Parts: sequence; structure tokens; C-alpha cells
Amino acid sequence: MEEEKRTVRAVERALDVLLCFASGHEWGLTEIAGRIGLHKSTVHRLLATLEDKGFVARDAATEKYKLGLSVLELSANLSRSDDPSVVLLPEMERLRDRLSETVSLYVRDRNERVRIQAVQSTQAIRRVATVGARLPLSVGASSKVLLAFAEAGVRGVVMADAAWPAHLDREAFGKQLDDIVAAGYATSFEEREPGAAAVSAPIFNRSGKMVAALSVSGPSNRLTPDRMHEHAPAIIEAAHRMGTILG
Amino acid sequence: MEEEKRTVRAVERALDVLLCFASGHEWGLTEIAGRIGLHKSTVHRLLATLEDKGFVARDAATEKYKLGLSVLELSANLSRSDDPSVVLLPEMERLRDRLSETVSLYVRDRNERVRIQAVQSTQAIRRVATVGARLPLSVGASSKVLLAFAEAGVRGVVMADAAWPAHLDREAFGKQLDDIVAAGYATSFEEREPGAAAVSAPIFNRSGKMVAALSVSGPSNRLTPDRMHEHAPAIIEAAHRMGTILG
DNA sequence: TAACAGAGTTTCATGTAGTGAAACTAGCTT
DNA sequence: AAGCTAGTTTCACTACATGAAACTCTGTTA
Repeated sequence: MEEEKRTVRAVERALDVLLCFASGHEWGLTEIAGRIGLHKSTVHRLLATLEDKGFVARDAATEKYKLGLSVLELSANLSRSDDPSVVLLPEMERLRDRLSETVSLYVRDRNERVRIQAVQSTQAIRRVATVGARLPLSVGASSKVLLAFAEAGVRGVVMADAAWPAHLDREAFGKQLDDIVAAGYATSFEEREPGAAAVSAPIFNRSGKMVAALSVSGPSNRLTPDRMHEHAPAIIEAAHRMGTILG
Repeated sequence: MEEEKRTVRAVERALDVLLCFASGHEWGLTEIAGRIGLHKSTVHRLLATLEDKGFVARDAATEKYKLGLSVLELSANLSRSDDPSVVLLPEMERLRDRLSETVSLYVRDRNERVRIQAVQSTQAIRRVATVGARLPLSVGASSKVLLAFAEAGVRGVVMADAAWPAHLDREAFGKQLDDIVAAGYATSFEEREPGAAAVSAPIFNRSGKMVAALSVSGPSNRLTPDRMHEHAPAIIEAAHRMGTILG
């Protein structure tokens, strides 16, 4: 299948280089080249360009490459005042205080979900959720919410994608999504990572479009299936209230 | 002067497109093309590539382009635990509480300074400082600190750059920097923006290298020249304490 | 309802400019 | 001194980015 490309290869590669730094630590040139399968000299030129524009910088001590301050400049403008991740924060904290578990907010971005906001449980044993993390759409309570309540056609597109796990029975999964629509919320128990469980409900804006999934997650010994269903009404109610906050 | 280029043009252009979004709001394709002087079709291809990698996204309602969530993913990893902007925050808040003015932290990035952290004054009339902002190195108290205490050679390079304002007498400016080194701090009074004033002191790490400039800023009627010099010892002391926190 | 305008998208011939092999440098280890 | 690793620079080749122009939409004007 000859997919028509209307993108710029050099830029794609440069962005791949940049995304290497999503994992946090610093990289040497050769490490990066090996990781994305490009020649040293190519990566060198790309890094020089990224450095020139301030997107990467070299650590003074280690000589390795790390993220530059232009990223900070951009991210400062990412959270505008009308951004859900900002305006919903107080409500998320209320829910956290009520249930004493970590509360996260997810949106769908193509075939993945992204955690755009999180408030941590204050308990000693807790799930630690990092903002900005990208996770698969095939597992986890909020994945199922993001697919179940998505606009028509989204399910099909996402599940048809090459990235979708082949072993997953699409028909059974679709049935499960229909059940979630009926129930109004989804749960997951040790689905994505062992020892963790979550409940999730959709947030709709005033025009009835789902904009995010609100999720409560914690250790599976505390968030038992029973306990999760008990929590569900509170989460749905919070999600509803959040929806009314949005424009 | 034939500057040897070892950068990739297509990538440079793509990053310029991305940096358009540093100013916050959304842009149409043609707007961007006009702004950076590129052809519509070129910008279209670059935006398609950026969109594909999640660096920009299109607003569902307005159809315009805005920053994508990959930026969030990157910025989440910017503030690591050893990051000055994180570990110094408590000290900055203490200083803010003591002086009741906005406290900022600046680092030098090539020919500019970047505000990497800020805590706002709680007073009704206050300077509002946005994190990530890039400002010129030629004006402002912290600019002068960042140049005065920089490693040997930096002054010359920065002031020789094309971006340096031509009208500024380099010799007089250099003299001023020497005075600042002697005093240990710098002030500015309505220098960059009318009605604003600031005091700034350098933060040195354990090996004696300056890593940032700590700055206290506010309205010029409250931060009079006299008042600023009164504040200086407290700021220098805070900067010194911050230095010991760093590795 | 046709004509126009303005924004976004696609096509395609052209030659610039990005590519990767290889050579080179510099710093460490054996 | 030889070997190794990581980063940097050079250069011939042609793949690929480029921009003019054509085209599609959608909304506006006459």
C-alpha cells in the first residue's frame, strides 16, 4: 500500500530526534542515531539545527544533548486560561480529596491517549501519574471511555490502525464499548499494569461532545472491583460538573 | 561574510513555524506563511509534518493551528528533580514573602535570557512574569548580572553579535558591568519597560560558576532606587543560599 | 445565481540542498 | 603505540524539498 506522503522527511526525522528526549534523560549523538536508525552525520546536522533554535542544548558537564529552553517557551503557552487542564484542576483536587486516590485527565490524540493533567493521591502507597504521558488506547479504563464515547467513526479508524494489537478481538471489544456507553463509565483491573486499577467517566462539553476522560486510579488491593463501582457515581457526578465548567 | 551552515533548512523552517506558537494564540496557514515569509504550500507541508508528530493540532472549531500535545510530553520532562527551577522554588517563595514583590529566575541562552521560573507578588499591583519568556540581554537588571558574571569571553561574543543594539556604547556598558561585579548585584529602573524596576543578583554553584540570575521586580513607584539598594542584601543572601542548594 | 475573494490543498517540473560513506580529530583505555 | 569510542567535517550524488500554478471549498458581494 503506497501511502501518499505529504510530509517533509528531514523535519520528520528532526522531530523524532526531539521526541527521544520525551523519556527524560540525556543522550549522546551516537545513541540517538542508533535509536532511530539514522546515520551519525545526519543526526549531527539535525541536532545542530535543533540546538540553533534552542530546542536542544548540550549539558555543560556531560557534553550530552538535553532539551532546550525553547520547549519551555512553547509549553508556557500551552496552558492557556481556557485550557481544560487548568480550569478543571480545582474539581480534580476535590475529587482526589473525596476519594483519596490519584485523579487524572486524559484526551485522545490520534491512536493514543495523553494524560493532560493529574493530581496525586496523598496516601503513602499511590499511583504516580506524570502529566504528558502517552499511553495506548487499547487498554485501561480511560482508553475505553475515550473510544466508547467518541464521535462516530473514531472507533473504526483507531482499531483499523496498524498500531492496534492484532490479538484483540475487535468485535468483543466493540461490544464492551457499547456496554460502557450504557453504563456511563468504565473500569479496568490490572489491565495495563499489574497491581493497578482505575475507574473512568467521560466529560462532555455543553454541545454534548466528549472532550476528555476523567479517571481515578490506585493500587488494585484498594480499588477492588466492588469499590470501583461504589466510586462510580461520585466520578460521574464530578465529570458532569466539570462539563458544565467548560465553554 | 559566508557563514558556514551545518544546519538543515527544512528543519529550521519547521521550527520557525513551531515558534510562531510561542506567542500563545492560534494561527491560520496563510498567516504563518506571511509571518515567516514562506510559500503557502511549503508551510502546508511543514504543518502537516508537525501535525503528524503531534507538535501542532488543529482546533476543532476554528480549523486553525495550535500547539499539540507532544510539546506537553516534552515539557513534562523538562523539569527534572535536579532542575534549578524546581529545587529553588521554595527559596524564591520565601524571598517573595519577605519582600512582597515578584521574584524571577533567569538563565542565559545564547544572546538572550530566559525566565525559567517565577513567583508572583501577591500585591494588587504587581508585575506579572510568564515562565519561558525570552528577553534581550541588553537591558534589565538580570541581563546585566548574566553578562557581568559570565565566563570570560561571553561578554565579547554577545555584544559582538548582530542582534546587539548598535546604539549601545559597548565600552560604557562594559564599565557598568565591571561596577556590577564589584557591587555583587545590579539594578534597573524603567529600563526595559516604563513603570517597572528590578534588582538582580547572581547565583553561583559550588564550583563557582554562575548558573542563573535571581531577580526581584515590581512597579517603579514602589521599587525606587533607594528601596532597591535596601533590598539588595536580602537578595544577595537568598542567591547565596540557593547556590548552596545546587549540586 | 453568478461572480468574486480568501483560505486551504494538490500537482508537478526543476535544481537545490539533504544525504550517507568515508575520512578525520580528539579523548580514553589497554 | 595501538585500539576504541564519540563527535565532527568533507564531498559526490541524486533524492527530495521547493514554489508556481492550478484547483477546491466556503463564505461574501452584487
